Amino acid sequence: MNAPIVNPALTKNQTLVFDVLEKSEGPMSAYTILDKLRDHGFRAPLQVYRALDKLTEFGMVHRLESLNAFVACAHREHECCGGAHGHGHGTVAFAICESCNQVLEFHDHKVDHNLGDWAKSKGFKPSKTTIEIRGLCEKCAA
Amino acid sequence: MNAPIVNPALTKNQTLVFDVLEKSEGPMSAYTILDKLRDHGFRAPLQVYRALDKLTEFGMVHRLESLNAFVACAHREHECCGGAHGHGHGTVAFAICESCNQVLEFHDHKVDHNLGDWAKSKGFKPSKTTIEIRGLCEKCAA
DNA sequence: TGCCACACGTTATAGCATAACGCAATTGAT
DNA sequence: ATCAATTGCGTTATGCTATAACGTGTGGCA
Repeated sequence: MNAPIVNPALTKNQTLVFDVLEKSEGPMSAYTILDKLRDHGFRAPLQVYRALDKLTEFGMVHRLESLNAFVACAHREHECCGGAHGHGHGTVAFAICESCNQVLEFHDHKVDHNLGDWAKSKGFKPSKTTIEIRGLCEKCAA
Repeated sequence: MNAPIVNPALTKNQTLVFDVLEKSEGPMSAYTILDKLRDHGFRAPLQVYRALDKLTEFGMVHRLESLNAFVACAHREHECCGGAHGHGHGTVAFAICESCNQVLEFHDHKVDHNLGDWAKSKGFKPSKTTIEIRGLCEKCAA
C-alpha cells in the first residue's frame, strides 16, 4: 500500500494534463487528452503518457483498465488513497455507467479487507488492485 | 447476473482458440493466440477475436483487463460463474503474479455481497464487474 | 567543473482491436 | 421446397493504445 506523494510540484505538462482531466465530465483516453492539448504545444502521445504516469504515481489520476482511459481522482484535498496522513484508504473502486460514461469512485473497506484476507491465505502479495463495475447509473437505469 | 450458456457446441475456430488457451500456462494476448494458430489456417486477428468473444460469452474464457489478455476459465466442468445449475457464482476475481505470470482465479462471495450492497445503495445496476489483483504469488514473493 | 537525475521533444514502431465487405452454411417458418 | 434471417467465416484495411530509442536542456550538487 505505497503511500502516494503529497502535494508534489507539478511540471507544466503534468499541470496541463491534470487540468484537462479535472475539467472533463468523464474518463478520457490519452489520445483525447492529446487532442485537447495540441493548442498548448503537445504533439506526441508520449508527452501525455509521461505526464499520466507521474500523475498516477502521485495518486492524482486513476487509470480505468476496462476502458483504457484516465480520470482525475475524485477525492478533494489529495486525501485520496492515502494523502496527508499516509495511512491510505486502500483500494479505489469505480462504477462506470455504460450509458452516460459517468464514473463513481469509491472505497469499500470491507472489500479491501476480504480481498486482503484472501491474499494472505494464499501467500499472495498484492501491489495494485483493480475493481471496476460496469453497468448503469441510477439515472440511466431508470 | 446473466447465466452463461451451458456446454455450447463450439465451432472449429472456437475449439482451436480454446484449446490453445487451455494448454497455456498463463494468459495470452489475442495476437499470441493468432501466432499459435497460423499452422491451422488462421491469418487475421478477427478470427481470434470473434472466437474469444463467443468463448467469453459462454463463460469459458475470461478477459484480463489489466493485461489485455485472455485465460481459460479455471473451473472444471463449466461450473464457472453459473454453469449447470444456473445459479451463478457471481463475480470472478483474479490474482496475477507480475513475476511468473501465473493467474489465480477465485470467487469471493463476501466481496460480491459488499459490492452488491454498495451498488444497491447507489441505485447502480452492475452488468459486469472486474476484480484483478496484481502482485507476487507465494513462490515469487519468497 | 563535471556529474547526475529528470523532464522534455521527436521519430518510429509495436501491440491491441474493430469496421466493412462479401460469401457460405444453417435454421426455421411459410 | 424456398425464401428470409441468422450465424460463422475469411479478407483487407484501418484505427486506437502504448512504448522504444534517441537526443536536448536544465537544475542540483559534490
